[in-house]
Amino acid sequence: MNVTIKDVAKAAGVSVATVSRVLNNSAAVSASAAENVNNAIKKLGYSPNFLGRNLRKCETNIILAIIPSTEQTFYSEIIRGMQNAASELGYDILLSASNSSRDVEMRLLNMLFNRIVDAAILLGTQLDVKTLDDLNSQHYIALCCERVEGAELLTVTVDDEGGAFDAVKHLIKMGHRKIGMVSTSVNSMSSHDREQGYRKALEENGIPFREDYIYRGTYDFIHGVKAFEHFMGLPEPPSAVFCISDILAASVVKKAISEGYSVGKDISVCGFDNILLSHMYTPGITTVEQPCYDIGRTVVEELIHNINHGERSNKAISLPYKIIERESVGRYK
Amino acid sequence: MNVTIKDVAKAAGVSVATVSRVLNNSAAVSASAAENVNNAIKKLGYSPNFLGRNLRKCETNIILAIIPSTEQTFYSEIIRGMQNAASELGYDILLSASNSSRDVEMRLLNMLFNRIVDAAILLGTQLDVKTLDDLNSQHYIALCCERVEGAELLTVTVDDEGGAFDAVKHLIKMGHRKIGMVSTSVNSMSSHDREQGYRKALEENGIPFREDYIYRGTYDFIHGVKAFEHFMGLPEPPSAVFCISDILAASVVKKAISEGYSVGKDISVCGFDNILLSHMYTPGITTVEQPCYDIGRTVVEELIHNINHGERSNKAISLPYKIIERESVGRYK
DNA sequence: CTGTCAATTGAAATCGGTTTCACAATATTG
DNA sequence: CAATATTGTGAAACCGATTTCAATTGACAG
Repeated sequence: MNVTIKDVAKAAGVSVATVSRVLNNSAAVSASAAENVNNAIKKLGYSPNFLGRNLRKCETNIILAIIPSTEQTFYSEIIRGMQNAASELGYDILLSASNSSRDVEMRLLNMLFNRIVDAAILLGTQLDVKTLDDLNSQHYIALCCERVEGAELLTVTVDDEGGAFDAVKHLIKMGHRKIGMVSTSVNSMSSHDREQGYRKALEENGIPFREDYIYRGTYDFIHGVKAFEHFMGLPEPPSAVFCISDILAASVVKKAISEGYSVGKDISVCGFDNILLSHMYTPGITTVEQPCYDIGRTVVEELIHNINHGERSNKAISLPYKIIERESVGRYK
Repeated sequence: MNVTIKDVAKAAGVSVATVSRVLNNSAAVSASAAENVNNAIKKLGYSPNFLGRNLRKCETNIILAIIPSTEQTFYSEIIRGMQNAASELGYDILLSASNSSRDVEMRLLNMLFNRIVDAAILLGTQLDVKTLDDLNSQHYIALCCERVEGAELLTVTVDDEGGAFDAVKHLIKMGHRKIGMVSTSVNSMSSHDREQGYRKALEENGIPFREDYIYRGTYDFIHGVKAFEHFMGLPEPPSAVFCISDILAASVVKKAISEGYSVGKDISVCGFDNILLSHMYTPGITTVEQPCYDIGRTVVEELIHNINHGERSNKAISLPYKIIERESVGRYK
């Protein structure tokens, strides 16, 4: 039913080996033979079956990117970066969502074992250090956006600590000294690193750290609301809030407005990520921009470099951020 | 280097055929042989190479979903629906972004020809009717969210016309009679159908259609701003605006606020989709909810049904919507 | 004790490609 | 002109699984 390389060979009057050589430019073929083959291919509408090819070559030129959720627009630019880098290097990127489930993640990683894909990139993972290290010793994998403490594998992130440090320094420069932070209690190194940056900025400016100025929830929208309620319930509420993500920042802003505050005047709010939302929001949300496109490009380039050189590098690359000033942060009065 | 079925067979003291039978439960195997095989599999850490299996079976149990852009959170729930339905039926969903490029789309669809995937779902496409029909006659494909006029293939969408009709009827019920619409000039049947709904609702209520009350741009955020400027420049500006998407609605709202309008009082704005943003925005945006999860489930279930029955149905399924009332729409005064 | 049948089993074919290897034909060199 | 190198080619092995087919075994009926 389906036209195979054999049919092409027969139609062109050559052997399958010659057809394969034409297909892959892998060896010299006489001009006349090549022409016959190309004509036959065109006439029969042949396209090679990748399963056969890949089975023999033991490679698929596909990289699987596993994202925790497709709900986050944040991943969008990263994926675009990945796709562009991959396509330049002859690879395709396929995506799948783990919904932050360890089981789904493992099922997807099975595609590595099954040789359906050549490598995998995890944008956030539920797996532990040991599992990751084992995986990394057998396959090509990389982490992107979220590092895992102690795991020795290729990891590309933004400079989380630096970004938070500069964001909080910016708030301080704007005159704020009572600065709250909305973080998470989930097991996430980016949260942890951003908290570190927050603390360092306070410390460097002689502002004592206060445990009640830090609210820990999840990444869910609702936790911005809760954080705001928590802060405003304090005897001495903060005048500025640094949030671990733009979603949480937007949530804090929304709650503040609905409580009658003027955001950027009565209270300042700073986010992290610079997703589309923070630009679209009213007021625009001051935030720390991640170099998403570059993060995506970098992780794919490094990974393919590893594949091509049979290396298993454990580089940890952190890329530079940029503070984006909008209306949600104002001078302290 | 890699452990294959042969290694397992040798270790278990049986033939590869028997190992295969154990692996697939495809035929009776004696209890002792099965045990030997299972022990060998465990001991060697064997997992079958899908390329070999799939080559022989001519199937991969993978469905490719091609989305125009990963930027739209809108697709998120649809994809979750797809994944759940697929996993229940023994399939996996892989995603890829076409970035609305015809060429990328075709390159991805090559995975169908190459037998890397069993079927493809297009969430919006740049392909024309003929290409789609040709494709559909050779492979299992489906459209999701965006129908293509004249193309005869499995298509699952929300009831676009009905949703728009009811949304505009809602605005009319709130007392509005000067109702603008933000649509697109791009080749999109969902835009077209929603425009039809808008016109029908006007007609049914004896409100004459005015060409200057319809603004056509793209899906880009910026076009909400431009639409608002256009409407407010009219001698008789609308008191309510129905937008083809929540992104555009948010953009109109943002611009209106920055111009000093009170949204929900001075002007009402209604969106379409019910993405997370419309809930997070201040004010919350009234919108038409799409049954995203069900759309995803349905298209996958129908597609797999087709695969299993060797059918090539050309059903066009449109699922029910729901009006979500929030603060961005108020009574006309 | 022989014949029949069902349950197990392995050898070999198969899926659709790529690659090795041997060989013939031609080109180059001293 | 002989010796050697280069080019072009097809037969066959191979990748790792599934599946067909025929053979072996043991149980059971007559």
